[in-house]
Amino acid sequence: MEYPFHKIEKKWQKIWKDREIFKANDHSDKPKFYVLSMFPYPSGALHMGHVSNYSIGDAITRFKMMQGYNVLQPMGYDAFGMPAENFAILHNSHPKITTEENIDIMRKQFDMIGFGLDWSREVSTCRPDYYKWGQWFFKKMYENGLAYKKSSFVNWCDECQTVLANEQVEDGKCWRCDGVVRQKELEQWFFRITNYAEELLDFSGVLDWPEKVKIMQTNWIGKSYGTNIHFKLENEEDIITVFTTRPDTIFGCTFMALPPEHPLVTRWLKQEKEDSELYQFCERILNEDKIKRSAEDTTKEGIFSGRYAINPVNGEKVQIWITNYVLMEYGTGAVMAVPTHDQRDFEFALKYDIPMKIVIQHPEKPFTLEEMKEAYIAEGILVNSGKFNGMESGASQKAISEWMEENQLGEQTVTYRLRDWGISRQRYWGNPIPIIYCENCGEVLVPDADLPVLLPDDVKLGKTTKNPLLSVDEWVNTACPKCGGPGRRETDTMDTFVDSSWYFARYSDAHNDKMPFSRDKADYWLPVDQYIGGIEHAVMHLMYARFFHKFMRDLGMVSSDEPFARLLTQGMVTKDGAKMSKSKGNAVDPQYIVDRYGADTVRVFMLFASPPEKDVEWSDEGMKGSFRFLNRIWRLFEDNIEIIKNNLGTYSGNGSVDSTLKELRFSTQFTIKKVLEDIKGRMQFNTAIAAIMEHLNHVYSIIDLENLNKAELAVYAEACGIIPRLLYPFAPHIAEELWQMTGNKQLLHESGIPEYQKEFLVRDEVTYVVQIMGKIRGKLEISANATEDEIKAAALDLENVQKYTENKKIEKVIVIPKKLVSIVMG
RNA sequence: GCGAAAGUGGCGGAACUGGUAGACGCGCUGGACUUAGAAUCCAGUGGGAGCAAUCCUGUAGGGGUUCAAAUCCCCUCUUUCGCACCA
Repeated sequence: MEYPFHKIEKKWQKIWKDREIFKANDHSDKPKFYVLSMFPYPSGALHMGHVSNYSIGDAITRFKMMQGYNVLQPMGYDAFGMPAENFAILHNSHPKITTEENIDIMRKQFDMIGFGLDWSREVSTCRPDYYKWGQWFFKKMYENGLAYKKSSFVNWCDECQTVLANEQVEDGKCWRCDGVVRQKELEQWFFRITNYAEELLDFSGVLDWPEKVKIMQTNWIGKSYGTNIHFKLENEEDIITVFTTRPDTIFGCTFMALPPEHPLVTRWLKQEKEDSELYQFCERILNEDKIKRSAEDTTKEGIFSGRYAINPVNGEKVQIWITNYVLMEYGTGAVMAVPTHDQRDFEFALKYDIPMKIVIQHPEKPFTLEEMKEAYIAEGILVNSGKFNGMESGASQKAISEWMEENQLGEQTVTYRLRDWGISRQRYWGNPIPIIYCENCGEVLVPDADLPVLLPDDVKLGKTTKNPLLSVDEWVNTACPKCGGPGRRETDTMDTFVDSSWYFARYSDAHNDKMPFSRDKADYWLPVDQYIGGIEHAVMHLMYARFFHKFMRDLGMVSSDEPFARLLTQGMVTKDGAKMSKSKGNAVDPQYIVDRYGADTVRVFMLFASPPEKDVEWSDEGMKGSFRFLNRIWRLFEDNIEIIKNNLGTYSGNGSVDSTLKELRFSTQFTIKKVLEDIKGRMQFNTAIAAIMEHLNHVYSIIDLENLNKAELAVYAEACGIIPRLLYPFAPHIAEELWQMTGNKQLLHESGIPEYQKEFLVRDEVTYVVQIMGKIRGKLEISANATEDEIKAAALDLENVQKYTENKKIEKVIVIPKKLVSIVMG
């Protein structure tokens, strides 16, 4: 017989709902704990990834509630964006309608699994009461000089018909649709995240984040120290500034490399005839897209511009080359090339027969130009470097930079790989940027009183190559808020990552219509104590959210420095080794599993199959194993309910207890300790569940219940009685039911966490493993308070040990308390 | 190429600061119950030798430190993830 999970789950979901136990209070005597799992895109039905993710959050939520915290676990929807727009087109509907429909389905499914969510704080990014504040934040960014518009080459996805940030391009493909990304020149809105680059490198404000995520963000920001050096041009007024991390090689600079986009090159080209070699070369490279240009196998190409620059440290003429391997976006967009000490420059110089000069020598084995097969990039001694000759290259960097600063030839500087965050999207289903263009006044912000700029409902969607908003004349054409003259609305909408950069704060005060949230409530709840989500958001979402949080702090809206104190990056759900997904055809529908085996079964399986940060490999058989486990617990209670009920809490510690029951008592205490430690310390739910299973096996090993005395029955009842409380974070429905069956009136989260009794965690007899020369030769059962000498004697007395030690000299005997005896022989 | 993590039975995974490798679960084998199946229960289950006690071997591969290594150190290989002409 299967246990009546259907009835039980419905029953408790209703009780939890009626009693509003997951509705968090904004003020409480209890300490607060904010558990947040990344909100989902409302795709319509939950998939196993959701179940896995939110089961982790819910286990933490319920455990923290048992611990007596005032816990907030909210839920919402990341509802704007491409997929929602495409979904609506596919269903010949409107995203406003389909999104709300999908949300309704998902909310029901969340409840069906019994997640302890505070629905009173639900947010959806596509609703005006939410996106109004996104627009408000845009204005704040603008007013603080952090939002600006510029024309630039952008990553353009033809499939999505929109712009992508660098972070959103993976392998030259769109992170969302896998379509090819090409370069397109457009006017775009940017957020000046680079202003916060330095602070984003500082992770001292987070309590516990995976090292991996910190490293990824650090690499992404890519800070490097170096020197800007100014080169004068020969016969021209202009100055070219280069950025280098190797100022110690400056005397070896024999050419300069510029990309064809460099403004100076653009100017030179205007003086060229269109059929000139130089012009043709630049045209060709410019038309190649950047992804291709920066691919690893692209060969370095270049052309001599015919112009020269003057090396400021020695006055030498250096050729200026235009090349395809220099990036306009990094550093100053110009490179001083030192072929002898940079591999790329070396290859280039070799190809085009450009002169080279050694300026750093190997301290022991000097080499000549003719011997060089590759650039010498290691440390060494400076040569051919004027007054710096003989200096060690490492030390000379500072000396040379300082000397250049004194002579105004250059200055020390810091460069970041991080670029500003392009937030413009040419799509309909997003948050409108609250800007109006007026012929007289230029860019004008929409006044607060007119927020939100509502998305027009009546638009033509479908396979358009243009932003659908452009075709809504009555929306686009509006009056200038400043002069009242004719104005046009900005038709770009914001990247959806903007919406998800502050939602965690909105949950603290989800219905505020005066502000995004009040400082009072935000300060009570923030930072999020435990954030849970996929590793795929390690750079983008998590960095944008940190940026936004720091910005909100600078606006005086929050007082914390970081949004997420602890971060857990959970693995994905796989089947047959591949990520579970509809498109791969290996998806398992949670609805079916819940209908057939119950929500508790799915949750237990998800948490048991692997530690949370690792992938979970789906297994039908494994899932049935979890079902079996819950059924075994159920039967135990059903069969012995009277014994358990009547003897629970009657154990006084007195009375004779048989050794098997002593073992059971030990198991009870040990399991409590183990489960608490696994949840609190490492969040290893898999081993916590394994410990409960083990304990259950112990309980089942007691069969002759009718022969137990009063004290033993009490031990038995206690061993059973502890199970619901330990199980609650993982399988809350069955746990509540069993808890109630045994006569408890409170709900489990009010029961407090179980405490173990140290005095029963002591064993009378201890097992020692006896090793001789590192090999196990026997085991020893001995009283726990035996002295070291007694243990040694007993170990040496073992028959099998004697066999090995007979007539041999024993050098020493090592005793590790309660573990092993190691005998060392000559 | 650079950076990070990881390699343990047929499978998912345990082993926390070096101290019984393989907990727990799945699968498999044998048995009980049953007309039969499902469910349940009992026993076994890294490999090899042996009736057995017991012994040998074993944590990607090779070396090392140690009384003792899955765990620490060095080298090699493989896999996954991130970055990739960043000057």
